[in-house]
Amino acid sequence: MKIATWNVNSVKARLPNVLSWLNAAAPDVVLLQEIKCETASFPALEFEPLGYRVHAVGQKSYNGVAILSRLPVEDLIERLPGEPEDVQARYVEGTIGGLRIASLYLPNGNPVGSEKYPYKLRWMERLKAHVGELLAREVPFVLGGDYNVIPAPEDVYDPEGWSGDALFRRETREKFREILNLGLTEAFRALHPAARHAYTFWDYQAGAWPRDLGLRIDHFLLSPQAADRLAGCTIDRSPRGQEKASDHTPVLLDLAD
DNA sequence: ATGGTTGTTGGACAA
Repeated sequence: MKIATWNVNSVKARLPNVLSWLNAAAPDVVLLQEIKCETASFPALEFEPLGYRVHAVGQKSYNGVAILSRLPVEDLIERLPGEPEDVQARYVEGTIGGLRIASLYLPNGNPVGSEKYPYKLRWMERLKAHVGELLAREVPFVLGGDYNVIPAPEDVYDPEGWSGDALFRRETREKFREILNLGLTEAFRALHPAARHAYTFWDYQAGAWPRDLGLRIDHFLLSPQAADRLAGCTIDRSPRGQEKASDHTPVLLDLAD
């Protein structure tokens, strides 16, 4: 089973790029983030000819996630549990072929001095609690998305320059590690321990892409049973170099059947 | 130090 995750930075602005990539890469499941549209205005008709059913959770202007799947999706949840008053569209999870699969868009958290950073940490704590429940139920699961977390210095072009940023500061990395240490596998790093410049995001500004000044912030976290099936995890840089590119590029996960 | 870009949306705000 091939699962892709991609922060597309507006599904409508990115439609030609996304459709052409899906035609070539042909993943079974696609996890999208930052669709930047309301649920009802997701261009589902554009994806159905490619064989995908669409399960979007959107809101006006910002955020928004979706799962596209060639197999039926069951038992959808459309919010991360733990903070009912949080209405931001950042999480969708369903069962596909016996696997729980989530598309998540973890809060950016900048600027650190604002209320956005504690919101990010609370969101990570909620994710940790939810992972604990999934593990207790012994359901195999894959959590893919834009984590807005740089896990380690080798995942950023300038670690010192980013040391105070919400994506890289110690509290953020510690919380991410706490989640991993519940027993999850971060697929890309597990398969490619020595990889460098394996970025998934390059800012639009200051020539970050041509200078390869990137970050690795889009990840797949796997439960133990899903990790047993881990057959591949790759970053496809080619979409980032195209016209009208998203600032993120897709990551592809391959699970043995 | 500042500015550099893109998307939504029609002025900021988010990233």
